[in-house]
Amino acid sequence: MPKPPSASSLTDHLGFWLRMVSNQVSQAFAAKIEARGVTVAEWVLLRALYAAPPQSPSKLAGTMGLTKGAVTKLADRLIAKSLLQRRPDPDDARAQTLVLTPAGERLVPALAAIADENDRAFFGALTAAERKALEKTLRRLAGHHGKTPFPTS
Amino acid sequence: MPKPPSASSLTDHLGFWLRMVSNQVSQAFAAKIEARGVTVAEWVLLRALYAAPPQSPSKLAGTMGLTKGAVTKLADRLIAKSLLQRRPDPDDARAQTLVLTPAGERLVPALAAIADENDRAFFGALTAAERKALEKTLRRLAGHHGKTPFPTS
DNA sequence: TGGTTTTAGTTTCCTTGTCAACCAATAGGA
DNA sequence: TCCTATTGGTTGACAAGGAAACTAAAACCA
Repeated sequence: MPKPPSASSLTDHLGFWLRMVSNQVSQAFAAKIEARGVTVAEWVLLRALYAAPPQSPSKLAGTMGLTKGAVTKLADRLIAKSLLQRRPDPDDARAQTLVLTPAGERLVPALAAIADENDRAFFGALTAAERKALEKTLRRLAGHHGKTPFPTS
Repeated sequence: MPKPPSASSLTDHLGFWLRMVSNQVSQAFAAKIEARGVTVAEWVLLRALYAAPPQSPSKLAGTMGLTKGAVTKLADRLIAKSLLQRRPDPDDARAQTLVLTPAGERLVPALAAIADENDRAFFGALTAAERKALEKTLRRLAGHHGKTPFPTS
């Protein structure tokens, strides 16, 4: 007597493959930037602050999809690495503003190059048309659900 | 004088969108199965063991893309929930084998239904053709890089 | 103006994973 | 047959986030 077959397979779910590929990409990227002494989350924060006006932790939490607590800790780490600086807000004693240090500013382009490289290495296997289609689909999905702070189209 | 523009934007990277959408899907799924008392990782392990021969932790670590240590802890949790059982290997005193308990077996189909539902809710916005294309692309990427133990085509 | 409510950030605790050190037991080789 | 190397699994330290409690400073308001 066969087992009840009523369970769809893991690999039937798009979500499963999405998670798998996403993990692969992130892990590969993490490995590559590790030499520069930063993690993926740190890169995202640095990038968000690069060439942008100094921002408050809570604003960054919003755009990065993290909680305030997470940003506090992330900022602590980046400050410890001298890539970031906390600056008091003259108008509001509660508030503060995060700014890259010169070292931070200098680091971003290098990391961006690595990110480009990683993306190429990973998605290079696809044709240009496939890449375009994938991007379009992902942006659509991202926009549809979660409230992304990034332009999805 | 404008800032050096030499850094590509975060949203230029497919990897970025992949991570974003993947997180959305996983979080939504996690929320839905929370009521059943399991996490996403636990679901993956349960599913991997369902209707399959009992397997060793290291083998599962391989197929799930986790370390042995992670599987040990995951198994501990599932055992605490009476969904899983550790069984000594008669031929090798070091080895063991993991098997679902009856409760575990019973739970999987319910979770699978939720997973189906979640996938539909998420990817329902796409046309059938888009879904097919996405799946094909993801499987290709997964197969290309990481040594996936799952059939990628 | 004095009291209450919001808001900005931090801290604490919990979960989950990695990595590396470790313990046993088995396999292999002189 | 020992002695060494490998393998299976566990453990402990640490990293990274989320949730909720907490602190201090504004803002609102009667």
